[in-house]
Amino acid sequence: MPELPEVETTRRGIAPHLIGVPIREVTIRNYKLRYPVSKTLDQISGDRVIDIHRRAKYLILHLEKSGSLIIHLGMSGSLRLSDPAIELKKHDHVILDLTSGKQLRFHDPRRFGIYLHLPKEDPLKHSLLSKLGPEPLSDEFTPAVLKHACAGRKTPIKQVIMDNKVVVGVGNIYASESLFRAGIRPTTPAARLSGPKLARLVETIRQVLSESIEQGGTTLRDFVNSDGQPGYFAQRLFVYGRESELCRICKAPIRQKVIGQRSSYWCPKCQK
DNA sequence: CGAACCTCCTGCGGGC
DNA sequence: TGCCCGCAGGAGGTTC
Repeated sequence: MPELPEVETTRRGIAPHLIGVPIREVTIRNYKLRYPVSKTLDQISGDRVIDIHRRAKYLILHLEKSGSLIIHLGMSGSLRLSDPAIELKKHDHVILDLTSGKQLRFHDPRRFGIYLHLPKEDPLKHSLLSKLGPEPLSDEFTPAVLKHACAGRKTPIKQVIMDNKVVVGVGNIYASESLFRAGIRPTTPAARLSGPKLARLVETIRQVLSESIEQGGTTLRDFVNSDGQPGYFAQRLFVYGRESELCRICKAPIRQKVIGQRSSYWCPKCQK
């Protein structure tokens, strides 16, 4: 679930319930995530979150007195507000009890997620965050930046836009979708693309991600009560997960191939 | 340095 | 119904 728009939706969904509300208690039910959950996490009891930022697909929760939290949802993670009376589920690994009477539950079946406490260090200087490329929706992600990243590289363009050093937050779904909208085959060697094509790609990446965030906004309202499976993506997808189905534009059958270990989809007619 | 491949883990759907 | 296999929205790490 968590592509960038989902993470942004999570941020917006939890912020109003979390910011300024003292944390009463921290419960860690399973330390074994991608990295062990920080041993110092219980130090945040009594403190409160003053701000929540997103960088790439990382959420950064700034605490008033005890530093910050870095949370990543991995492939299968979610952060949900819950009524404590509702029974904990399998894979609810970290629980924050808030003085509001709600809980923030980190749920992650595959445990590729991250839940770190940085008591002092500037989270942006943490090694996970310090080497990231530009945000796709910021002014820093320009055609020139993408052009530079593509120069001299035979790597398929899809892998380039999924490279976090080039631009962050473009996940597997949106890589395929952006390339479709730009009319570029995912297999195209990066260096072979013209300036205008790459400029178009920058545009479609922005477009696809912003649109999805807007869609995330639709689930925002019921986010708290949501059982977590937003179905709103599917209707907007042109190619992802649609192998052999007909292109919504030209009716050609959508093709699928693994590129860089990830399933990739394209329309053989619309994308050259 | 880039590129290819591996890894962590659980759940689900398809085939038999 | 059950078992086995392949695959899944991420991304850091290793090796050459």
